[in-house]
Amino acid sequence: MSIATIKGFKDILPHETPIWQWIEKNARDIFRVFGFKEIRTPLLEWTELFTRGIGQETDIVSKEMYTLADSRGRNQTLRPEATASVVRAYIEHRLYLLNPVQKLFSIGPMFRHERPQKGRFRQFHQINAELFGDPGPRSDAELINMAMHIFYRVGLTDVTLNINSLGCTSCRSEFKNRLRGFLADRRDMLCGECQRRAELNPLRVFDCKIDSCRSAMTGAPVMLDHICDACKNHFEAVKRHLDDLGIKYVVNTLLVRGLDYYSRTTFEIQTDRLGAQSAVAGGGRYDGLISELDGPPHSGMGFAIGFERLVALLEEEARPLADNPDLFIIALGDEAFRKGFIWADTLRKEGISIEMEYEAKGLKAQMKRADKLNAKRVLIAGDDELAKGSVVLRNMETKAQEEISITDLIQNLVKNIK
RNA sequence: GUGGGUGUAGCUCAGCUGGUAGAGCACUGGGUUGUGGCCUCAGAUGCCGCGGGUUCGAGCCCCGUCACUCACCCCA
Repeated sequence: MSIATIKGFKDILPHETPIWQWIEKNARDIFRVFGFKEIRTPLLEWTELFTRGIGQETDIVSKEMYTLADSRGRNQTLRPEATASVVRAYIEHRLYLLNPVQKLFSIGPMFRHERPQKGRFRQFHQINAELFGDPGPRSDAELINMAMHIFYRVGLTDVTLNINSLGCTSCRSEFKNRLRGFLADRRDMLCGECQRRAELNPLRVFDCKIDSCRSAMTGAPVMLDHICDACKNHFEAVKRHLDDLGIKYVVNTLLVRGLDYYSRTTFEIQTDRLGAQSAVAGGGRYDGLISELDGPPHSGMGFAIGFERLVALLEEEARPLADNPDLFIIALGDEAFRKGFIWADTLRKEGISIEMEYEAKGLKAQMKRADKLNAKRVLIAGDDELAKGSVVLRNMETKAQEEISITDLIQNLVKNIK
């Protein structure tokens, strides 16, 4: 084999695209009923958008971005996530002047230079939603609800919604200090990585799976117990609204999430069927992000669904999505072949899907092909029939055959098939 | 970046203690002259990941290398 795909990049093959289209159609349907409009942003952005938006210290920015220099040496980056780009567009085009509340969705590829493994690729796709301009807990609940709608719509019910609150910038920094104090006493119990985290971003220590770190964390202060009253009230209201909507959730105080911009509500939709990857979707509120990127002081909230992960979960359930031709035209003889080729074209213009051989073959071979392609009907046109001015239409399922005159063949077929 | 596993026909894999490659599925063509699925017969298909070494001889042993994959980290 000579040239193959780049590591972590995947072809989505013809037998896979139907489920991708099906998922996308369902997601669009949900977005429509929730009033979310599509936005499509470029795949390439100035690197600074992500370093400022996502945060210099995050894994994404510090080691996973595909960055290249333009001809003048300025850095541009293939987007590792969608939110920063959508926020940029909201600010750049002053969408908030039209209506401060903007509900946007976007579907497309993201790029992160990580080591690939099950459910994780260097180019992967996300279904993304952002809700700008509303700070209240009702929008949190609605956005989470909408994500769950998409899962339910495609038939996935064995996923778990985890929610947490990270507090606002002020109560979070207060909590971080408290946590640093706690960790300082146990420094020697922590792994090297966590010792570094303890200073830079102590919240991450909660994520560590190493036993010694976990036991070091027993008795650690819990974020939720230390957020300010405003944040606490907000979180309680979010939960209440979710309850009203009948959405089941687990409060997971360890749910931290790796992007710096989150504030207050964060959530993750998890599964245990994806190897080491537990998240199929994740998101949260990011009230400081828009102003951080030089926009108005509006709040925001968003989520991303991992397209490949969703596909993988649905494929385990073997969902057949047949895409079979309406009619297979079998031609026997030169004249019949010539006519059949023209009929095929005419019928396709009527929106009927037609399959036909490109080269003359025996009846049996063509029947086999028609069967293999799962054609619903077969039109048998031999020079014999043509001489009589008729052709045979066979229903492959019932095996019923009828003769049709070729004078009004097309209208007959259109009526018969549509 | 670090570890484990695997690389043989389009796919899933077998290949005994080294003797120059096999199965099932898929594919192509037959089994009545113009009727599919089942059955049956026949056929095509491989630089056995790549490079080097040991050997009379390597898919099998040794060294290296690459790729894929899973996991760590983190996330969708």
